[in-house]
Amino acid sequence: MRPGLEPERRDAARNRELLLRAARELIEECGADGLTMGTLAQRAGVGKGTVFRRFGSRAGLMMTLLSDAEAHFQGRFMFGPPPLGPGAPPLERLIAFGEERIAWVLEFGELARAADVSAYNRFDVPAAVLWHRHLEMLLREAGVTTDPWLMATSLSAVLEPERILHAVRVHHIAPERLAASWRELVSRVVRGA
Amino acid sequence: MRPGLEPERRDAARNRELLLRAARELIEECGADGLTMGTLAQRAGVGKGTVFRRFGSRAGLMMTLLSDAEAHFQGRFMFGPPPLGPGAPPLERLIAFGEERIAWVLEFGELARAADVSAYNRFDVPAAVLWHRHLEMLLREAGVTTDPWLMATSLSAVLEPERILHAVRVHHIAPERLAASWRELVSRVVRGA
DNA sequence: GATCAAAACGGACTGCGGTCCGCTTCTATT
DNA sequence: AATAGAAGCGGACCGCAGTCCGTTTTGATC
Repeated sequence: MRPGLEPERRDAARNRELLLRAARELIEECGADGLTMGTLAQRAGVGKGTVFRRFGSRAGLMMTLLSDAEAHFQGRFMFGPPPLGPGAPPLERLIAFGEERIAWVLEFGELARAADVSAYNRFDVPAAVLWHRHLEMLLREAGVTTDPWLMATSLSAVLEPERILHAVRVHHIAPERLAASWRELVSRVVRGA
Repeated sequence: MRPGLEPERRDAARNRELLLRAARELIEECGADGLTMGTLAQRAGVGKGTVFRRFGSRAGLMMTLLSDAEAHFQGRFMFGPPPLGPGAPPLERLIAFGEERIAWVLEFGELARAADVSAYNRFDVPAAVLWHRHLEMLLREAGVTTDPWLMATSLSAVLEPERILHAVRVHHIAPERLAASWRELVSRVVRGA
């Protein structure tokens, strides 16, 4: 989490733990949208400035809270067992990627939404870039030769947390139906190649 | 714009014109993101409460500013000449819809982003619902029988202003390349039917 | 023209994310 | 143990969207 060689000062480390613990508690109680930076500071017993020094912004805090789940997911599709991980045919990996991503969004989506940096560069956070590259690679392997980069962009758009949560929570679409639609979409994209 | 039968009071009408004029000026000068409700009130010479009474929220104001362009676009794909309007084969209409929508986003996208109600129901504003229904209808006509509703959702996701603007402004993707990718995507989706 | 209720007005106020800067606490060095 | 300066701290402060409510304007009725 902190890649730097120089160690963290003891008070800083203690405050970070305090803040993360308090943040998880607050999210448990009020949901991610109900967490405010002021309340968090108060609950953790530190000043508001400390919260922002640690995490930069509200979105940064949410990204930190997500990073475990994110790293786990990344590990699975990059190094884990097929069909999500390497070893399966690309179309099957694409299908598995979407299915797993939908499940992931249903579990962590609220946090993921809160972690979206408002502004343009929400698509340039490392995790999003990695997902995009992964999709692009699978498309290439599956024989999609016409602009796989943009095609990966389109597929990423389909899997956005905001849309998925909206479909499930507002329109009561069953997750399995989302997965089926994803299978259909990605099959047609690849088969047309 | 105001569908009610009961007419608007004179002062209210005058202030609305004042506000719309001032808003357009400010957006000209500072961009949509640079417009603040306080500045707008000041520029128009009214109180801040009046601004919110008129438009409900910042997003509501932006939607009002967009409504002309939106109505024009809607008229074109519903009643205008083919291939965008009725008369052409569905695949051609789908292709034309995406192409025109990309062009529309490049012209009005900043406003459209500012008009997005933060929260879940951004997809349930009338214009978004109409676009979605239109896509779904074209998909059905083109022979897509497996869950056209969700397929239309996916295609809508691909055309979101935020992504398109990001691709063009940050990654310097040429609009024509976006259009080509859309053609490819939608052709494959339909041909797989 | 006087009257009056409803509609609209305006600006002080709240709560939020985020910044700033003088003060405190740590740790490396001697 | 003394010291120095870097790292961290805290909370007053800012600008913003949005709310509230006492005051003013409007236009239908008489």
